[in-house]
Amino acid sequence: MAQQAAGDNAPVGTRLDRRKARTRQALVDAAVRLIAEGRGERASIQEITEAADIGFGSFYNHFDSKEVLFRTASEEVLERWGQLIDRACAGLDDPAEVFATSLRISGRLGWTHPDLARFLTGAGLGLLDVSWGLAPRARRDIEAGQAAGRFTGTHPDVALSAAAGGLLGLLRVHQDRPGDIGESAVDQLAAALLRMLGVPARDAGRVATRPLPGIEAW
Amino acid sequence: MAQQAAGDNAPVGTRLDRRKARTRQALVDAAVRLIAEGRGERASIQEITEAADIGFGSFYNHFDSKEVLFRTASEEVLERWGQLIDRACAGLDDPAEVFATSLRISGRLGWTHPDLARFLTGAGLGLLDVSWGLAPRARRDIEAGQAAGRFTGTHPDVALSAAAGGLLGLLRVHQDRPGDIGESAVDQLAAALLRMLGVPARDAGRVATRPLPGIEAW
DNA sequence: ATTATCTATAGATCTATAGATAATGC
DNA sequence: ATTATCTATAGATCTATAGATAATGC
Repeated sequence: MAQQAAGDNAPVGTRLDRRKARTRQALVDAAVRLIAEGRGERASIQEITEAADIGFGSFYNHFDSKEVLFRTASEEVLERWGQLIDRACAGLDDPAEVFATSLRISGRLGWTHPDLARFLTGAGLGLLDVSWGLAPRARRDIEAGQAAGRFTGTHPDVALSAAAGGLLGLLRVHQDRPGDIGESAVDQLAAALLRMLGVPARDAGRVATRPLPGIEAW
Repeated sequence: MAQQAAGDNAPVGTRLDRRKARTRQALVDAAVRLIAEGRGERASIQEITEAADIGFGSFYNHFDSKEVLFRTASEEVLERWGQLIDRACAGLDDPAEVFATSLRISGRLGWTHPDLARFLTGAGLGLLDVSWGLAPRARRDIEAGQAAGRFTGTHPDVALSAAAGGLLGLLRVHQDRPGDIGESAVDQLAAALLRMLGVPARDAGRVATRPLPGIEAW
């Protein structure tokens, strides 16, 4: 009943709540950085709290274990990624175009959102096992495209895994040799994956080079 | 000068040498099993030696650290995989057919060599970073196919990563729901990846359904 | 007064090695 | 006699918690 009556963007909760939230966020951010550096689950809690610049014992005010922290951090990042994609694909209804647009947006993360890109390459194919991020959306699009006869019947999970492999490979090459990967390389991958899914080559090339919606800030 | 003059398949070295080799092999086999179970680098040396059924201290007679053991174990398994593929592809010269055959052989590992298949899914995309196994061979085939004009110019490492993702996804689906993946699913993936690489659909379907050479025993 | 953070530490691992035991060589 | 394996353990981590300190609420 006693509802928060203040303005929408007023700071939420008490100052104590906000301090607590900051500490928690520092832990999540540190976990994301560690995953991006590829030292994911190997870091000790000591290293995590040092990276977050908080006292060692504060860790346990927020998370019961490393595993819980890393899982939470992944979910939060992937959820933001998913929403980025949803905004970019709003208004599209052809499953092939939604699939291609999602991939073209994600392939550009290397320069639009490098931290997110590094997180994704650090996380690897494990991304497919969770219910956040691109994976569930892409699976939905693949199944919709098959139901509509737009894609041929490769096993959806297999096709999804190939697409994820392609995306992660592209992001990795961009990290290692940025000069090798530009916009056209991303669009070529999108077209290649559409062909893999059964879209005729000419059609695939067209869908993968349509004007892209703008990518909103992080 | 004092060369081993005995017959080719005579036991090599002294009995002491062979005992040592057995202990080492037990460690390597245990490491392979642990990677296949997905507990790869997280296992302690204690767990490894228990899985290998050898005394704890014997570990250090053979390897300086867990990392060295796991790397060695990976190399040995991947080298055997690579040679399996080489034997299967002997005599083929069309890069597209070598690529497809390698993938079709590897996709059948789920039932021909389940232990190897589980190792591969446990290792994940990290397989692409080493110089053993399918990765260097597939990269060679992709580049040869592009040079011959058989494949279009997707970035070779990106295409390779997509192919690896597809193969690992297929092996994983087979482990989770064996009924979903049979020979035709493997061949469909091979055809799909050929289309991704730029081979016309009709041609891809043909190359991916040619008679396969027999798969030799492990 | 309440709540979160921080420092210090006990107890549980885990690694690496020393020394004892068992197997093989000669 | 030599070599590898095994058992036991010291020392180094690493986790989880207790108690002290600092910040905020009222």
